[in-house]
Amino acid sequence: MTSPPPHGRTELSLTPVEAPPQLRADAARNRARLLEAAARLAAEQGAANLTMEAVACAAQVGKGTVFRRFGDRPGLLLALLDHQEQRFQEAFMSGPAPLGPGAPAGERLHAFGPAALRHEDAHRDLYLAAVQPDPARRHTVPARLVRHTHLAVLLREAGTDADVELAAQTLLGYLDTGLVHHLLTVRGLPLARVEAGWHDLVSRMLVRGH
Amino acid sequence: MTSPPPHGRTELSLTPVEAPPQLRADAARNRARLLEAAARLAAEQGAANLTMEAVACAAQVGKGTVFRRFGDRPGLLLALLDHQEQRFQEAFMSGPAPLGPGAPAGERLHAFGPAALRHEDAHRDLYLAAVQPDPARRHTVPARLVRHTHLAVLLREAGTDADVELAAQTLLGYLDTGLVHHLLTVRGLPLARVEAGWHDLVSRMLVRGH
DNA sequence: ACTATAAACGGACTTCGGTCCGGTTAGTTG
DNA sequence: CAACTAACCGGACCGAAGTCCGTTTATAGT
Repeated sequence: MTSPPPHGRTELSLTPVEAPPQLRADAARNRARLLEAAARLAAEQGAANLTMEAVACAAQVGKGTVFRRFGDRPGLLLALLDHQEQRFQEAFMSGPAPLGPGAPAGERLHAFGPAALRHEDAHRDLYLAAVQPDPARRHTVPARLVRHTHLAVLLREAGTDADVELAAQTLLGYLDTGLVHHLLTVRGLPLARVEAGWHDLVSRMLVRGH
Repeated sequence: MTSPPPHGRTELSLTPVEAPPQLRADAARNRARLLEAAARLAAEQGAANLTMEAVACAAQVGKGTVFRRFGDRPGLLLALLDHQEQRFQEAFMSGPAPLGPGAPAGERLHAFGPAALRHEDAHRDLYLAAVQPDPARRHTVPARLVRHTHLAVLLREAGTDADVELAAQTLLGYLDTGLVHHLLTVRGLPLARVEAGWHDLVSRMLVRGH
């Protein structure tokens, strides 16, 4: 059994309401060094080949420190993605329409897919490397919850008569990083087709009284 | 780079057309012993806690033998599931209607969800433990391909005007073991609601000219 | 400043998945 | 039946994730 660290709580960031953990000065410095080292190594040799020990070593820090700060490997990768993820979240939560507020919910839903697709495409290897191996935890990642809530709100707002909870999961599943990667790379589908599939799926979710 | 073993090819079973690898006598004996030991250990202490070494040891066999035969841990777990999986495949490919042939494609699609849900529910821990950690390989598991093809055929037969390839992936995603487990266990949704969600989703996939 | 203490540190250690390779054996061929 | 070989076997070995615990240090309170 793993008990949570005494106070440092290993980065649950990215949930909307976030109390800054207020790290000790040295801890904050090491955290920054670790992220920088991780980013550099990931860029050099690919995120998939990143080892925790290499990061610790490159940051001139003990291995235990990495784990105390980030919990585990996915935790570190997620922290690396955090910045990008925040930019994407801002885009659909407070950015310009039709992705952001201002457009009708239906249009925002349609805009969400291509935006997410392109966003993840730009950081593919990092997103793929950050996937939780444990199927249970994959669905409790903060970033996923945010997207789920967003989609659920839009669906309700658009007046769907589907079960919003489940419909949002369906939409989220369609955008799953691993699935998209498989469709694009392994199966070789053009991006346009996957986007078209999204639009069709959204439309179907909004059809009423079938 | 991992090159495939000389002849024994580590179990790609469960693809419809299957050439029996024709193992040597001792190899076949050890394979059986390993599966039996694995099944016993999985039942005793949970599939999630199964270690390859423990299986090897319990089967009175070297560790290398386990890996040569099954490739890796997911491979072993998949082999353990193979029998159950085959029974399920028979049920929807040649069993009684409405799941099997005989009923109209639409009805068969509706029947598929609850059947899959209940089937995986009965072997939950094994299915969860057998999930490939690597997101790329998760989509190339033979059992998944079979289901995908089946759903695609039914969708086309039912005359959907959606992109069958993508629609089948969407349906498959809705039934994802990890997702369903999360919805049922973590979120606490009743099974009936998830089943209702399936029926709604299938209906939407079959709506025409929206 | 001084002290107390919660937090952080590092790196040895454990565990487990997966690989390697020298030795063994089933099955085939003459 | 002998010899040959392809497949098989075992277990030492390796790399990486994650844990543990004795030591150090930042900071708050006096």
